[in-house]
Amino acid sequence: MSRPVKPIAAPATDTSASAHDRVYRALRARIMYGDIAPGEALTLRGIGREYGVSMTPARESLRRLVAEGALSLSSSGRVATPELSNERIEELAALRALIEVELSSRALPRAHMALIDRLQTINMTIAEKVSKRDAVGYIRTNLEFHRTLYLRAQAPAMLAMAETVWLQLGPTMRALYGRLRRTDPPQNHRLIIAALKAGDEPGLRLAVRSDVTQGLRLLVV
Amino acid sequence: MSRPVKPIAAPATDTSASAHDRVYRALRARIMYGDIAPGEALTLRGIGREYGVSMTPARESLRRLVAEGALSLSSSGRVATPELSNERIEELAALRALIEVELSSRALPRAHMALIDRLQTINMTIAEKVSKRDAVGYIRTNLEFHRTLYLRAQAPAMLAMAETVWLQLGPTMRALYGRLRRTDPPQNHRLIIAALKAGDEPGLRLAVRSDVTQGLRLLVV
DNA sequence: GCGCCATATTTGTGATCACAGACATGCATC
DNA sequence: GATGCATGTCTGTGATCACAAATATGGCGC
Repeated sequence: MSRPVKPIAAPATDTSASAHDRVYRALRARIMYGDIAPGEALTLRGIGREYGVSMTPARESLRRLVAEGALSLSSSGRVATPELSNERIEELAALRALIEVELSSRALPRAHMALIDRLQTINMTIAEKVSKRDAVGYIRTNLEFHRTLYLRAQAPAMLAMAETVWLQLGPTMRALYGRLRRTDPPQNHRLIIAALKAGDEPGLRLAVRSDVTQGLRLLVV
Repeated sequence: MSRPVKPIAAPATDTSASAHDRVYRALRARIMYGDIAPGEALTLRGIGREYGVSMTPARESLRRLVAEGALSLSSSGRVATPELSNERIEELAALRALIEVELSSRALPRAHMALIDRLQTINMTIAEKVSKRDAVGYIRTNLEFHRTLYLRAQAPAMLAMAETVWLQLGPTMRALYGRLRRTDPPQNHRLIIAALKAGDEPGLRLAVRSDVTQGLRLLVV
């Protein structure tokens, strides 16, 4: 089959229009949520075999991920998930702080009670993942918390930028949360919710900045 | 020829290792410097013919540019340079302000006299381009001014992020500087240089923010 | 003259192939 | 037994082809 029928209203999590997009989305999720260890190598034919496509869509999805910084292109074409230096981690953490503080600030005036409820629900799921020591689930749910909040900012370009940073940090975050001993509940998330309820913008900015920065600080040796 | 010999030390502006990279770089420069009007369509076979390559490298370079937000992928695969909405322009301008203020702040402690001299030289070139009403030259030299400053920040991830934003704004900036009546010298650039000389961080942050924001503000109707 | 439908051309998608480097394995030699 | 080299397999790159959808074109009927 060369081109599958285009779904009118894609289920947004299921089959997509094109093969390379399906492969891209699958790999992107695996990388962002830390399912792939830093330094792991990927081959075109391997990806193709794994997802039942030929080399062409595999190549396109890998190249797209390289363009977004999710994968690093070693000398002579080999691609692998990058092993970030401490300086780069610090940079990416600073970018997260800059962009996400702005996003939360823009979301604040639009944050209704329904949003806060949803954030609290997600928070409970996070606590559950933490207690189960499910690293991938933790990362995914944690990012879902942030994405849910930032979606209210109505700033798609900024959100895309933030997600690109998440993507670059994905393989490294896995290593971080493996190193994280204590099974602490998301304290900063509760500060974020409290600031949202109170309409306290400076408090919100501070809480988001702390939440984004503190985790990554552990990683810098 | 299927793979050209790999240059030991590439001249950084000339032939690159792979064909798709050469095409990518050429298109990227054209887009970033406003050489392509918003809404202009690009075809795979057209790009291939123009650069003397087959469809495969053309497709990869286009897809990479789409991944970076430089091109928009219309319904059913057609790619064209995007026509940005006012909201999106405002977002991208805010991103420029956030990231570039941070970059300049990080560059400040490392800014020696040689750097300031180079910035002043670039500034004279900018004035020349302005007087010649050379829009593409103006945009390129203006971005060179910013890049030269930010390179001193030693923050490659942040700089890459900033360049991605420039890329997205490229086709629109062309429209902006076409609309710009007055042939003014770069006033904010002189404020930036003065702040650098004085080691005045708050002044530098303010000057960069103004320089980045004011131009784009013209564009929002 | 104007609108509509059938056809022709263009365009993106994905598969396959040939080729050249890169890497690993193993053999022969000292 | 260790080292150096040759061979063999793997991997990315780029070209070409077949196919289907979308767009453009032209002719027909009213």
